[in-house]
Amino acid sequence: MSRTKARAALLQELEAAMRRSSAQGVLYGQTVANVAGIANSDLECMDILYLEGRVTAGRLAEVTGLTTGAITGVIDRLEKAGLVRRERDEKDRRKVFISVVPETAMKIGQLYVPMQQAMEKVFGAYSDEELRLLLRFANEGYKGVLAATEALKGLLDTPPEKRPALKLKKLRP
Amino acid sequence: MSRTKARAALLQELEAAMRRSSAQGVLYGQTVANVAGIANSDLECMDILYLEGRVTAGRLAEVTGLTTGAITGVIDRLEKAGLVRRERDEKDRRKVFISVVPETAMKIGQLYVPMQQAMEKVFGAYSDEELRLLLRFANEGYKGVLAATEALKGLLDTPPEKRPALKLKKLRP
DNA sequence: ATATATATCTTAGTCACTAAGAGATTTAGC
DNA sequence: GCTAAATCTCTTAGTGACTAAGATATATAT
Repeated sequence: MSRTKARAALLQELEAAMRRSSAQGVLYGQTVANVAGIANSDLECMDILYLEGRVTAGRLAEVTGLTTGAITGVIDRLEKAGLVRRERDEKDRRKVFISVVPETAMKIGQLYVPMQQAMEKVFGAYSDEELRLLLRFANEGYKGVLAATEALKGLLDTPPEKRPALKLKKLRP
Repeated sequence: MSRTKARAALLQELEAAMRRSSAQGVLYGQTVANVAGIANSDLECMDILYLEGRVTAGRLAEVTGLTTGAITGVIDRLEKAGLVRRERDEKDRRKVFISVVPETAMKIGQLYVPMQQAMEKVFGAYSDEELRLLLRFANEGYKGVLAATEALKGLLDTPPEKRPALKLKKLRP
């Protein structure tokens, strides 16, 4: 087998493996939501809140791609579950800040423990240098996928004759 | 900074980077579904059909975790869009095989081109040996996440006093 | 002071989903 | 063979999260 052919096979295998593991990652998240008894988007918002801290309802809509109406529903449910609190901004009383209730949200966090342990075990088998390679790849991969997403959205704005004949749907602006 | 502390920081950064790129991957998929004008689960089923070839409706339910009733809806929509065909098994007339219509499904495939190009570009910067490391990691990561998912589901079956106090919901059996 | 902009919420309607069970066919037990 | 149980898909009724559009409240600009 030629050198380049070996590489092509490697690339293909790599793509399949990444796809598989990525799909399983999504499934883990769905299982967390299921076990916690909350909707998928609700969990996504908890995630954002965890990463960004205190954010406004509008920001959640922006990041998740949901409408503000949908976000109202998300927050209602999370608030009822005691996972977050609404806090009106005293400076600008139109705004509503959402913040997690740490004591309750912690319980959700615990559902990620199996995942963290699994990852610790996997990472444990790699040297620092190897981990740096993985980190570089993860960062570059992120940028690549981000660019690809933009490119794909861009298809919608290209003249219709120039794109694959498909029933195309407008994305939310 | 101590050696182990450097590693801990590296691990944390790595986790964040993987999470970010994984999330963006999910977003790419959603965008594909959006642009194609089909539901997310519909696209997931197209994916499975692409990977496994001709499969039964029941198999789709199994793999996606949806009920058979939901799968009936998925197939109805995909069939109406001309993306798949229903074919009754002549050996066992209860079964319905679903197969993609290549000419139409190709158009969906094209929506993955931006992603493939982006990945080619990223992978291009790595040697064969580095790619093999990435492959090893992807495979081990998959196994790890799979195990974590099972462990998490397992929490549901452990005696209630022994698990985090959470409103737990039964998963579909 | 009035108009315009911004941030969240409300309402009505839609769509994919589940649970339960019906219909059609196959397999097993006698 | 014949009946009973099992298997596979589909149907039905009801639920819940979503969007679109506009209402409400507050802030900013002219």
